[in-house]
Amino acid sequence: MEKREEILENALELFCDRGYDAVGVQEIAERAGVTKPTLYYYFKSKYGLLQELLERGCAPFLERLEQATAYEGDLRGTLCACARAFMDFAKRSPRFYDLLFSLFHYPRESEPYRCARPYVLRQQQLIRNIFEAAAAQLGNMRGRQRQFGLGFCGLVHYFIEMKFEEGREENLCVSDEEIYSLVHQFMHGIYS
Amino acid sequence: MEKREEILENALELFCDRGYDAVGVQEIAERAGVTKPTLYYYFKSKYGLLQELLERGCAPFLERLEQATAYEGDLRGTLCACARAFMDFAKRSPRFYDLLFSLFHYPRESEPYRCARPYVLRQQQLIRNIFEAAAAQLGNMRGRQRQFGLGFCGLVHYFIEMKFEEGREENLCVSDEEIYSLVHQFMHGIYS
DNA sequence: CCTATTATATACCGTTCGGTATATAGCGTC
DNA sequence: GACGCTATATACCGAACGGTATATAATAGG
Repeated sequence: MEKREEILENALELFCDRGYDAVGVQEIAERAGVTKPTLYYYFKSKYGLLQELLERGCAPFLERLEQATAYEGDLRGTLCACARAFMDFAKRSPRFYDLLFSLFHYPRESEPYRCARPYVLRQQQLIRNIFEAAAAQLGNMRGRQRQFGLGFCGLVHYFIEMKFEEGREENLCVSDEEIYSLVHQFMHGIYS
Repeated sequence: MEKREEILENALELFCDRGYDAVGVQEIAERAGVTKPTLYYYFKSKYGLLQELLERGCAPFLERLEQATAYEGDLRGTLCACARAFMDFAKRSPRFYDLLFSLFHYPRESEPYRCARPYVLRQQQLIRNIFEAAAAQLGNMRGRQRQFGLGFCGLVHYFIEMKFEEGREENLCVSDEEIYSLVHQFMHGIYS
């Protein structure tokens, strides 16, 4: 039962470092201290391994993000809560965060993309829902909910990547002021 | 001599559709109507093929971008010219544009990333140079030249991706007004 | 204690991978 | 017309790929 976790951990590391296609199941198994049939016993294929890896890593975050998107009239506050959810996610599992978005940038016809796509799309959908909900009160977005949703996701993702590059781990601590500033910048851009 | 071009074209299509690792040289050669040794005669390895593909696709764009980055006191105009260069690049070679940035999002230790990296970094460097040059006159950027450069590249790239998704080809025509608006939004964000 | 289930390994499958040794066809040039 | 160069194909290499048939330890339940 513990071998299972070890396989997942090593797969994450290797996929993250060198890419899904470039890593063989052999190497994953070896690094986890097991043999190939053990890996195929737990996950029925290489793709199944990737699926479970993503499901495990995304599920808790998506739950939290769903809570954060509850809109009750305070757009700024809602966006701040979501940005915070993203930052915490990236801080807790930086390797996984890297992997997820790396896979999402694979070609559209590739296995890794198809696997990561639903999770990233779900994130985008949740963020978009905020603007859908806010559209009732704010009359000035004229069907641009999708654009705003994608824009916000893009901005947050870009912010996190910048933080990743600057300092490897310590800088991932993002203050409430930074988040507030980021959201403010986004909204200011929208309304101007 | 014409086979050479055909190999490059088919490699672009396949790498773009399914990813560098997932495509074998066999398939590239077949689709180009040649056999493997012919491919290896022109490009000495699969990696060499990728290198030439990127060099061919990037060189003209980088030259044009370098001209566009010439800063002579008009930051807004310079940024507009650069944005225009990016848009034209993406419009002329949408598949190549896709491939280049797909490769750039591969894992840092992977061959495809190492191959695409210098070209994307060169773009970022050129854009950054604008802010370096402008820093002399504009006193308020306090070493944030790099951040601004990356931010501008990210914004333009994001804008292009959005256009790609909306309408596949027709919407790639970007008006001067749209570009001006994009740059204005960027600068406004900076100064506020 | 026997049995069924879970968890693991040995040894192997056919296929495809990137890459090459070698032969040869066309084709100007001396 | 022999020579040398460019461009192509046939046939092959060892290695690694994803995946599996089968045997066996360990363990829990009756």
